[in-house]
Amino acid sequence: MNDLYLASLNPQQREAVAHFEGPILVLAGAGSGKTRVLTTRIAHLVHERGVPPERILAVTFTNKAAGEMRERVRILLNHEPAGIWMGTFHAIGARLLRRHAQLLGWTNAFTILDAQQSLRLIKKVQEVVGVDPQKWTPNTVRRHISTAKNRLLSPQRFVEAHGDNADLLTRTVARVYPVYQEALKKQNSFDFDDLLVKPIDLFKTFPEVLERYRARFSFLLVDEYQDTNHAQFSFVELIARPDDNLMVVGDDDQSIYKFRGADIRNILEFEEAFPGARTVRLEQNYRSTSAILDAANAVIVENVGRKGKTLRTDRVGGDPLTLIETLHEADEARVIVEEIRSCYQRGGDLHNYRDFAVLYRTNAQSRALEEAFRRTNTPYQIVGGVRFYERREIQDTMAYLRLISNPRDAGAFDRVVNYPRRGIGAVSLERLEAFAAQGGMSLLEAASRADESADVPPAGAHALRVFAVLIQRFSALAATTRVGPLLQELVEQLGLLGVLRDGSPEGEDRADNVKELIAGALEFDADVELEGVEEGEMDGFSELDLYLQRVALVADIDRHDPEADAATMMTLHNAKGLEFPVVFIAGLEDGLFPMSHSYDDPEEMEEERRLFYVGITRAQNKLYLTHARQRRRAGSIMYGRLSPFAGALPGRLLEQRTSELLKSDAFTTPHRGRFRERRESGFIPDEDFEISYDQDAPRLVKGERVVHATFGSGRVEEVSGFGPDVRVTVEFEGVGRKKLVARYAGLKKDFY
DNA sequence: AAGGCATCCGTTTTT
DNA sequence: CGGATGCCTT
Repeated sequence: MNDLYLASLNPQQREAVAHFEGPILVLAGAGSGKTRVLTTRIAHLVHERGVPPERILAVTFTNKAAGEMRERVRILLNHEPAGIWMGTFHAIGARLLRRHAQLLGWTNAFTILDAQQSLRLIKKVQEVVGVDPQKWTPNTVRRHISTAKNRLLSPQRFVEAHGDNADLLTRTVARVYPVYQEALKKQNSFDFDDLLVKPIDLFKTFPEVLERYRARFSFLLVDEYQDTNHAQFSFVELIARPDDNLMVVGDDDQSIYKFRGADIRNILEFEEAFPGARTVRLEQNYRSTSAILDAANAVIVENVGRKGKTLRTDRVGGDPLTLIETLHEADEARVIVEEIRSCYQRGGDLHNYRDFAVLYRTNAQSRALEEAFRRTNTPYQIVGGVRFYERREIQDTMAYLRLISNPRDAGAFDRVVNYPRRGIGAVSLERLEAFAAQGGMSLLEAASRADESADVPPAGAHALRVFAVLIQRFSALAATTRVGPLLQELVEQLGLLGVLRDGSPEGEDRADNVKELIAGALEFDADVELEGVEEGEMDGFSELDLYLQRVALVADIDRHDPEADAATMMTLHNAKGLEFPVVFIAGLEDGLFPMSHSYDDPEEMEEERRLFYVGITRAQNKLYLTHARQRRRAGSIMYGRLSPFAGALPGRLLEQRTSELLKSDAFTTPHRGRFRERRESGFIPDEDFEISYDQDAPRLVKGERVVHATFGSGRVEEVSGFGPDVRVTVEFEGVGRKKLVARYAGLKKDFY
């Protein structure tokens, strides 16, 4: 290992890298080289301190980050760091469960259910326990169960604590949760949250297992610590004690996953949880110009609950930020694509489409953008949205593999027993289920013996038997065949491609997706062949299981190809950890970003602001912000004013522009804005320049004077609901009190 | 049993 | 607007 590596670090980075034993918190600002610190410290531990790689456990936020980290450590050390465990919490949890699931009553061929699959199961359980899915949407119930799991509340304890809760929803969840968990076990399945919760159960129930891993993992490193939840905290704590050789790296200003249980207190109170912890701040930014960083600092300083940190850069100056007003989402998309194309054609440093990213708050915004890219033949890739593995045809095909691997997977059975059509209908299935329950068999076993049941109709019984034999034959084949050829053979025998090709272009797309799935499986085989499998990664389960696990745990962002010469579109959440020379943040409208919900809760508003901060700090050289006057959302047109977040940006850093469409004759007088001030393009040097809001739009607060087209002038008495459902009660002069849906009421500000 | 049509619903964000 | 669900028909 090259000894110069320490000299190339700044003093704070060096301090973190050289840290040996005991707890340490690295507060790493955006672009401050934290990945470098993590990888260099691992190499340092191995090379300088003589720590065997297998004594190190490193937790990353994505699988991709784990892969990159492994590669960089390999380069630093000049050899493969064999035996080191690197991965997401979920991947590491799955790996532990593959080894020890038997102790908990599962087998190591367990299935991992994604959110959709667990939703289906919850729906089924609700029907069984008599909880009306109309009244209590399975999604709500699932969210509450997930929250409970992330707080390590077992079904038993949940029932004890909440079985007689005053809140009806909580009581309802208490009825579903235990049955759901039973059903998971019966099907030899875990949901996502179980991958965190069950290893903790394992450690608590079997202290000797915990001791084994404590002894093995002498050094822990956790990245993106600001986004860990309570279960993850407990997991880390269990393994780290009593030596506390724990390095956590994170940035409280980039905590954006509260909705998924992340608890920012984990990072804010690290020193209390691990007394004697050293704290290192990385505030030197190596990514962005000072124009971009000054904007980011100006935004984040408005938050109160933070450790406090100010990023510095040597890249003084840089292009101002460009704020562009557009008419609607199609106009916004066109402006963005044109800007990218003209930068690209101008050449210079920006030769590649991969230098551009468009970030947005919600996936729905990708649609208009995608159209604009398509129309102009501009290369693009979208991260997220409709996930590849969640597409119907992919789920159907995967369900076969799941059933082949785990014959007890009832969800997979239901999904494919009559796909493609085999003439097995609702009646046959209902009777089959009774037959299985009565004999204590899995559905697949019952299907193979369906002719023994007096109730299952003969035609159905025959078809069920044929189906069961098919699965059994493939189960046998799986023992000797790699995943790729197995899948190929399966698709071939079922004639799936033919079934999907119904003559429509969409059918062709679906067939292509299945072909892509096969290609991915073949690639998986090649990877396994080439790299081998990590020591211990396989013990006792099959390559098919490993494949299914990898697929279950891939995140959208793992599929992002940074090499492809295409502009990237994704949500701000997915952009965390990435950087691009040029970044667009689209949809900077009040109600969309920040989301209107967040007005109810100051903490949520701070989280939205952190999300904006994350977006700004992705940009290296140039940042564009765009907003649209009107936008179609959920079918209806919403009128949005500029996001208040833009108001925090210092005017000296801003250049304002208007789209060509807005400048054209039809819009020289803004359609709603008698009093609207319009600024033409040009750099505005005024330090305290304020962004012009649409002054006709009333602020819907109690006491506000408003005008209605029919009812005339009035005064706001009450505001309720949020988002598109905001309702407002107005006392109109001479007309009386009216309750109106704000979206349709067309209320204007009353200036008199 | 299977396909077609009406209705409802929803939008944050995701491992 | 588009997807998902459920009822209705054949």
